[in-house]
Amino acid sequence: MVIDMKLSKYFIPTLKEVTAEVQMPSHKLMVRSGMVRQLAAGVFSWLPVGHIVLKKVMNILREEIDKIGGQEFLLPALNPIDIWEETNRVEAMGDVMFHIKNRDGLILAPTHEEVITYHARQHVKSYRDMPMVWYQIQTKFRNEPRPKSGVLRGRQFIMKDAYSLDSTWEGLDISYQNHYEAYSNIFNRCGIKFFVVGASSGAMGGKQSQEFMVESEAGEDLCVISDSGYAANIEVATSNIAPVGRIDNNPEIEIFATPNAKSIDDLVEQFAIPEERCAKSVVYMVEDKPVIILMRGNDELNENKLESVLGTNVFRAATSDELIRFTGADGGSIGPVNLKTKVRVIADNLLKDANGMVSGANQDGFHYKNIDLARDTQISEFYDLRTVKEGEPNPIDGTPVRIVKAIELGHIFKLGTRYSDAMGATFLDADGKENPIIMGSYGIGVERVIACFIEQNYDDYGIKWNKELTPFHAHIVGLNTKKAEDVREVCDKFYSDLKAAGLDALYDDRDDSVGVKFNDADLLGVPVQIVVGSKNLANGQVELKYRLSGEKQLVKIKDVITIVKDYYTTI
RNA sequence: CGGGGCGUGGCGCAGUCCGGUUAGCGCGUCUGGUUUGGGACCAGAAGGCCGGAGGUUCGAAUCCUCUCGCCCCGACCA
Repeated sequence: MVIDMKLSKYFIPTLKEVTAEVQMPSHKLMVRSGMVRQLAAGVFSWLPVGHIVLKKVMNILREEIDKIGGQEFLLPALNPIDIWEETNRVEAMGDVMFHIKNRDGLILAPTHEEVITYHARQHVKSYRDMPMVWYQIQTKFRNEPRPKSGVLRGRQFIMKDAYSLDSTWEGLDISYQNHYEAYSNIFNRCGIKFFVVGASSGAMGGKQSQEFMVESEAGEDLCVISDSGYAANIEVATSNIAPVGRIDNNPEIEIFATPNAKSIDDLVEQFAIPEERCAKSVVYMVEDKPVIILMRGNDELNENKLESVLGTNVFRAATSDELIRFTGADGGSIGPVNLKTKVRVIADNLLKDANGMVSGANQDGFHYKNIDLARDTQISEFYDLRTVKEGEPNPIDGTPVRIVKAIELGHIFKLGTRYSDAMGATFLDADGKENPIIMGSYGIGVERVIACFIEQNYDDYGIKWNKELTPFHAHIVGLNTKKAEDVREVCDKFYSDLKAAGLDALYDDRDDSVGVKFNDADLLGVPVQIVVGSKNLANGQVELKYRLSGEKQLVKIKDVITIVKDYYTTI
């Protein structure tokens, strides 16, 4: 049965107002236009119009991933926990993973590397079987501590997740590059303004990763970007700010009393020490062992960078007790010289070879000055550990960086052999040698695509769909359909002619006042509205209203279908 | 998990501080009529264990305790 897209019957529950709790414009519009309804925190139902848009996005995803050789799967959300134990990710995922209570050994999958690797291990046994791109569009479950911003962060969401299997690292580079291009095509087709940043691989593991981002105040990531094209997630971003360096005639190290100086700002203020000549000590407990991290002045330690330096995410800031026990002083007076116990000290790159530094003396209320890190300490580990700040010179050409909030739409990873090693997914190469499969993983949040599009395409009246995502090509607005038989006749004709022309039409045949109909049409945001009223009909005309430009145009009845059809070839 | 806020007909809200007729208002819904180029109008009607449990009281939407749910900020985030 063909569904009748007549508003008198079709379920599009539009709303004039939504609860004040809904804050993001896209969220508000998705609810008002009858696309979605919330069922629980972070759980949404997709209503018919929303579902149409969802399917449009999924079709674009399919087309573009198919183009790079993707083969579509449908993997189960219910997973045996065993395969997750194999990769150690039950622990890594922690609370984020949903566990089934009344059936031991089952979990709800938050992603599908394990299942893919499981099947690859079963059947991909020869270098001849690769490369391979396996993907699916499927529901993920993640027990987010705090769902927010409508469909942007849910506990259940749809993801297009793809996985590449390669026999060589060069092959992985190609698979990765293919996905990079496919992703760019996808977001361009969707009409979303995005940018790509270098990103941290986090608990996914792997060599390289990039994120496809949309700039937005609602974003949860910070990105460092410059006009010259530098773009990185702040988790991994660097700048080419000059190192502290050395001063001439640096005298001997000397202790001095700083009874009221607890912070770098205090030192700067009370003793007129330049901020960059201060070395701040941050103490972390890393798997129960203390590590002192020396940072320049007020530079902020970047925990993502720290994680990759340490090779573990099991660390936390030390408590006051621990500080005193290991260093001899409480916070505010800790430094690399004269430590009470032997503690591993690592330092930010900016401090390499620096002298003339001021730092805590590991004695409450005292600091050292004239510290020469090379002369007075044994620090041998220097890493990039700092968080980039707004305005610092970018690494490409030194122009200042901006820091923007962004929503992560997609993420591409070179996984390498993290999963194939853990799960024993191996193949025989041309020499008959056994090797782990080289993998990549690539994800797009489907709901986020829609929310981000709306976030970039709306006005005071509603959504402004584009050609690719619009749920309908034409919205027929029949005025006074109850009484005006001529209007009804013309609308019916348009409705069937549009269908015959391969265009999807929505027909507002409700017995409502014109204001209601116009407002709903603008809210729904179909690019072309065909307004049919007795007045214009008397001259053999109807009005076309273009939602994107706001233009209105009187046209002859017989030209309507052609004009609408042509319109979609021009936008 | 820490901080803040909210929960009252289908939807959006008031009432809660300071307990006291029959719990209001707007929208929507139903019936009848008028109206039809920008959220119409008239008349009538239906629809509420005031999130839940316990307590205080002669009496609780209102006060107390517990609990569940939802939103926001923070923490976290593959």
